[in-house]
Amino acid sequence: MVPDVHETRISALLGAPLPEAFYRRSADEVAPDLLGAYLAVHPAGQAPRVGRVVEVEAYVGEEDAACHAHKGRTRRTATLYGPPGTAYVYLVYGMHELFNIVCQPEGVPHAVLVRAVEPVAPTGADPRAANGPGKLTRFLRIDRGHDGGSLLAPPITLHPGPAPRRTVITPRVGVAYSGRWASAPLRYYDADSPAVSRPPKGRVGSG
DNA sequence: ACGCGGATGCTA
DNA sequence: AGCATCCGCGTG
Repeated sequence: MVPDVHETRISALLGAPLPEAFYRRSADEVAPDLLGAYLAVHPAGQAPRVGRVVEVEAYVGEEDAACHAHKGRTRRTATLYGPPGTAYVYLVYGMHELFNIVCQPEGVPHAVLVRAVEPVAPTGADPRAANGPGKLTRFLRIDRGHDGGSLLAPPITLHPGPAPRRTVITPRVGVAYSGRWASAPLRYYDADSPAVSRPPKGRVGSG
């Protein structure tokens, strides 16, 4: 495939991938630092797909009742125990693939769920085409085939990008079952992004 | 083997 | 507010 003008712009936009040391920290430290970063996917033989991360959640290990590793290591959660900078991709509700980034040293199951990105490439996409954890994997063409893969080199990488002007912190979405962890402030998003998955106020009732 | 319910998204 | 759709995990 011949690199065109568009592809050249993309490579100019992306610096070196975030290194393993970046991910070798607690997920609640990594998560806010990921806001603004570029998430790039290079599907074989296709044009790269890139989004700017604007919403994330931290899942902080076996003690965290909302974390998949809460029940310990199983076949499904084995990926969470892998090295920092590993992709953890799984299916929810029988139809949506969710993309996570494994944090902490190998053996410590922390992860950051990416909940929304602003489309960067291909250009011309609906700005809200990736404003949700299930939607962003479809937009970027990420699926369970990527589970367990390294994020330190293609086909999936993260790169430094413009940090948000203001970061909002709230409880995580969809974890009401997790007791005191349901209210833990572990969701972070760019206050100025139109691509955040939910409005600041809930949609319960009309006022 | 079997049943339950979930880190969602679209439609009414 | 309801539903689609499937797999991991707990229980028998």
